[in-house]
Amino acid sequence: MGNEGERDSAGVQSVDRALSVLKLLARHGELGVSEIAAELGVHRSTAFRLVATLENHDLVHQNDERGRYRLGIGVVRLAGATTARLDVVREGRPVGARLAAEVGETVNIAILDRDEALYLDQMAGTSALQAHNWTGRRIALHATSNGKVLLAYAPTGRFEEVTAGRLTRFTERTVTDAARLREELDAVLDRGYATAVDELEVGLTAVAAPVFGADGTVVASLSASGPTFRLTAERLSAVAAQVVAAAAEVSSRLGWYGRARFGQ
Amino acid sequence: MGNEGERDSAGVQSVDRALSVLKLLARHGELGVSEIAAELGVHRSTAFRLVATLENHDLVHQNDERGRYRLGIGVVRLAGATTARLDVVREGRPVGARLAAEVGETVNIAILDRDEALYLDQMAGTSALQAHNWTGRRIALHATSNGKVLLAYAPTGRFEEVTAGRLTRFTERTVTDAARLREELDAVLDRGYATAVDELEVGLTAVAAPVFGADGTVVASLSASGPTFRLTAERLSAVAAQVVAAAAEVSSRLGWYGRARFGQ
DNA sequence: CATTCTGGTGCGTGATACGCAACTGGATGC
DNA sequence: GCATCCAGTTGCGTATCACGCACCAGAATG
Repeated sequence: MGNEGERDSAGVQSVDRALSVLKLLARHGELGVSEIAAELGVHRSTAFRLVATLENHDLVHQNDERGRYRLGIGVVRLAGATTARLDVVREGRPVGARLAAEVGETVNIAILDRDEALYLDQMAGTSALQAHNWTGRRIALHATSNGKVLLAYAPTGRFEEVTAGRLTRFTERTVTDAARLREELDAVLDRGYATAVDELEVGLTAVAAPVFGADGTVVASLSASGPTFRLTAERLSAVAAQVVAAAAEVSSRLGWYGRARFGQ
Repeated sequence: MGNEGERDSAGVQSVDRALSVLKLLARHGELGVSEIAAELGVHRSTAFRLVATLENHDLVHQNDERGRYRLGIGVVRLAGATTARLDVVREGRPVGARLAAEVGETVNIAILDRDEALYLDQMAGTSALQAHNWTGRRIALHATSNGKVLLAYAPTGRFEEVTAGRLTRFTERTVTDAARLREELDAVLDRGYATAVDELEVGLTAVAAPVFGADGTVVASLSASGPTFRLTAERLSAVAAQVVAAAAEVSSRLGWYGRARFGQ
């Protein structure tokens, strides 16, 4: 069900299988040895040994003795080391935190990950009405402000890939028409920021702006998001300016000196 | 620095090596194939194939073509799936977010991970003066409020293990004496919460309370932290009560019905 | 209480992951 | 500007090692 065709993976067979186990657990949440074996198409004993090795490194964890397996905290440890080293997060965090305090809304940093937006870091605003923590989540590109920014500045061809399939409708206001989306993205390139009002969830509004790396390409997107009743149409443009400014500061910290250059 | 001797790891050799590569990268940040090979004690070609397989799954990433390797965003993806499934985080997040809004300080959820505290999730408060994001970080048990809670309620023997080595001094106020620490932990068990003032960083104060699982054991610790000038001595007890209440609510969501039972 | 799941474990064998050696291409030396 | 060195990368043959088999132990189902 719903698996992406990744038949290319070669490399070391057993390692490849072990990593597939991690992906399976990420997708299904909890699996038994037999289920894993079935999914991989190997013998149960093979699956067991793979899982046991993963468990030695705390990457998977067995609920109760002789129970099913799920991802372990070793994964969180690794991720902490990963994001700590990622330049975008390291430089973006203080700026994002300040922005969150200024506008009082939740700030997120997301990057382009294949055909989705991957949320790397989040700084909460002052509101009690707080959206969930999106860190580590992946969300479709056409329904969020971050996604629109990332897609607008993405390498040519990516847009066609994304719009090749059907665009999932999340709410009534989700943009599901490719032509309509293309127009929006052109507007994003023009203004330098993107918005999304009630497009992913009803009552959720967001503004996002691109973060440029030293080489001038867009490496991430910075957004502020909050409830629609607070991020009203008139306030949105003011917040957008702040988001753009914050994103520009992160960009300059990453060694970007130029001005936004379109169509490059 | 500070590596633990893990010679027990058996299982599937190549998988074991591949996972060791991930740990090495987490520790060193960036490594070349030859360095990895030297650390593992294998041939360069072997290390290369392991890394290549990891790269196929986005768990490592090569900077520029023919460059060094670092951890990849696949790790972040996995971690997102991991924490999303962890009961403590799932149940703790809404409660923690509300607490963060109420007290206006940063809220963290941490668990006991070997001999350190592992920070799983963070909900930022209203202040612009915001501590770093600690998610995924591991910190010594004796210098933070979360660590004290986790150590106080830890299985017997853990205290001796931790105090067997020397307790690292972070600031002037860090508790580095084992007897002094034992007293504090007893007080923690007595009051039901722990504090740490200027013990990890000067100017950083925190309060933490235990989260109980359905079986009555402590599964996590919930803390509120902020600048010492704002979390003054008189305010601290009030905040402590709120933290304790929040932690208790998370506990009940996890299926814990009893009252705190000491020395169980 | 038989049956049938489950996770877990020795063991022999053949697939496979390993080390070797050679290739490539950038950096350094002189 | 050529030689040298060291980096990451690749084909190949072989010995290792990871695999599947058979089997064990406990839980759940009937």
